[in-house]
Amino acid sequence: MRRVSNDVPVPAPPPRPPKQEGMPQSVKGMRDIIADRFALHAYIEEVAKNAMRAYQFTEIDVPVVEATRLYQRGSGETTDIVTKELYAFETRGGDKVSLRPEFTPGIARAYVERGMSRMGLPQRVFTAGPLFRHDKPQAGRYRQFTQVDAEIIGGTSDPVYDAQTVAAFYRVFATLKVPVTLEINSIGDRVCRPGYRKLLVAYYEEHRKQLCEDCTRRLETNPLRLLDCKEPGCKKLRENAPKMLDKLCSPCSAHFTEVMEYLEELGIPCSLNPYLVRGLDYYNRTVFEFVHEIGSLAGGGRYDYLLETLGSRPTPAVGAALGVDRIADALGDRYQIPGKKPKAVFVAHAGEKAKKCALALSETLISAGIPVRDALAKDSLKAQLKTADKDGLPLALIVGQKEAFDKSAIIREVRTGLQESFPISRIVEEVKRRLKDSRE
RNA sequence: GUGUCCGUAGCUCAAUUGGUUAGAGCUCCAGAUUGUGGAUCUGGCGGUUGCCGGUUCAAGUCCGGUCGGACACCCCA
Repeated sequence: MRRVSNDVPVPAPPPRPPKQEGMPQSVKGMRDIIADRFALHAYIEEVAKNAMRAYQFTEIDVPVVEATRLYQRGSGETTDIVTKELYAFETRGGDKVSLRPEFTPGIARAYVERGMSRMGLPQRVFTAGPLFRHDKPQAGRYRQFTQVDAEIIGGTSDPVYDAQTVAAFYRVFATLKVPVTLEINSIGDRVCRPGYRKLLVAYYEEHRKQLCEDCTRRLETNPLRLLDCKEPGCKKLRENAPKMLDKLCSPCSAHFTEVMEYLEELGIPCSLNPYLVRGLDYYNRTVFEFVHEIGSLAGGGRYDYLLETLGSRPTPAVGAALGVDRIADALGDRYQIPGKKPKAVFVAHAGEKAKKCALALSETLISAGIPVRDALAKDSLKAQLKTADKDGLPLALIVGQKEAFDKSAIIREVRTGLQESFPISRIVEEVKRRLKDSRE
C-alpha cells in the first residue's frame, strides 16, 4: 500500500476509534515537558550542574523512593511537607514509603549509610531530579518538579562553606541572567533559639487576640513561622516582635558575621531579611533564598543537627536547591538559549534509487560522528529542503539519480543556495570542514 | 484541604445569547506542469464543544455532578 509516485492516489486513512471516557489523561499537577520547553529545562539544568562542578561538588544519584520515616524524622513531624504534602504509600510488601519531597534527607541518609565521611571531609555532592509534593497545583507549582541540589556535609561548621554554597547558586543565576535578590538570615542554634522562641511566644501570647486563625495554631506548633504570615494584622505585630538576629548567642553571631564577610569578599550582594524562616525543621544558623518577582527560585541553609537526628554522630552540613521549573518560568517562553546553533547536516534524495544511497550516506556520516537530519520519507526534494530550512541547518546533501550512479553527492549551502558536487569518498571530510566554518 | 472563576481543532479565538451540517487565523500535510528551501496562491487533515447525566421539540450555550486548569488562602521550588 505504499505510494510509489504522485500519480497513485493515497488510500483514505482508516477511521480512528472514537474518543472514550477511558482515554488516559495526565494526572492532576503533572505535566509533559516537550519541545522548546524541554530544551529550556535541559539548558537550565546543565548550567546549574556545571556551576556545581566548578565549585567542587561531585554528582551523585539517590533514590526517588525512601522510607516515609526518613522524612518524618528528617524534615520534621509538623512541617507541611510531611503532614500534608507527602506522596506516601504502602508497598506490596507492606513497607511505608514516600516519593521524595526534597533531597536533603535522602542525601544525608546516603552519607551515613555509605560511610561517605571516609571519602574525605567535607563531602561536597550535588544531584538533580524530580521531587513530588501533593500540593494543590497552581501556576509555578506542580506536584512533580525538578530541582538541582548541592550539599556540603561533614567537617566543621565553617561559615566559609555557607558562603561557597551561596556562591555556587549565585553563579547559576548570574550565568542565566535571571534577576534575583539574595535574602539571608540567621535563625540561631540549639543554644540561643529556645530562648528566642520563648521570647517570641511570650510576645505573641500578649497579642493573641490580634492574631489570625492560622497564627494562633502556629503559636503552638511552629512559632517561628508567625514571622512569615502575610495577614496585615500579623504583619503589623511582627514589627515590634523580638528579632532572632538580636538574640543570637555569641558563636552564632560570630558565625553569621563571618558568612556576611565572606559574601562581601566574593562580591555577592545580599539583603538581610530578619523574617526569613524556612519551612523545614532541620535548619539552624544561616538560611537564605534567591527571590524573583514570581517567587522563590532557590533556597537553602545550614543544618548541623539533621545527621544526628537520623542517628549519626554529630555532623555539620549546609546545602541548597534550585527549582528548574520556576527558573524556566522566570526566563519565559521566548528566552533564547545562547550558543545553540544546529550543527547537523541535512541529507536529501531525489528518486527511489537515490533514496537508498542517501540512507547509506546518512549512516556513513553518523559513523563519522556527524549528526544527520533528513526527511527521506518525503518524495519531493522540495518538501525535503523545506524541512532543512525549517530546522535552520546550514548544509544539505543532495543525492539524485545521477549522483547515485556516479557515486557522488551535492553539497548545498542552505543559506546562499551555492552548491557543489563531491565524490562520496570525500563527502565526510568536506562536510566536517564546512560545519566547522559555519559555526564560527 | 477551603473559597472564587474558567474548559470550543496542536495553539490563539469566533459562533446573532437556546435554533440548520460548530467557523477563522497560525501550525501541520499536499499541490502550483514531476531535480532544489524561506514569499504568494490553492486545497486538505484536524472537534462526539473536557467527561457523565438532566431540562427542552432543540444544548457549545441552561442545571447538577465529575475531571482538569487559573486565582486567593495555605505553602513553597
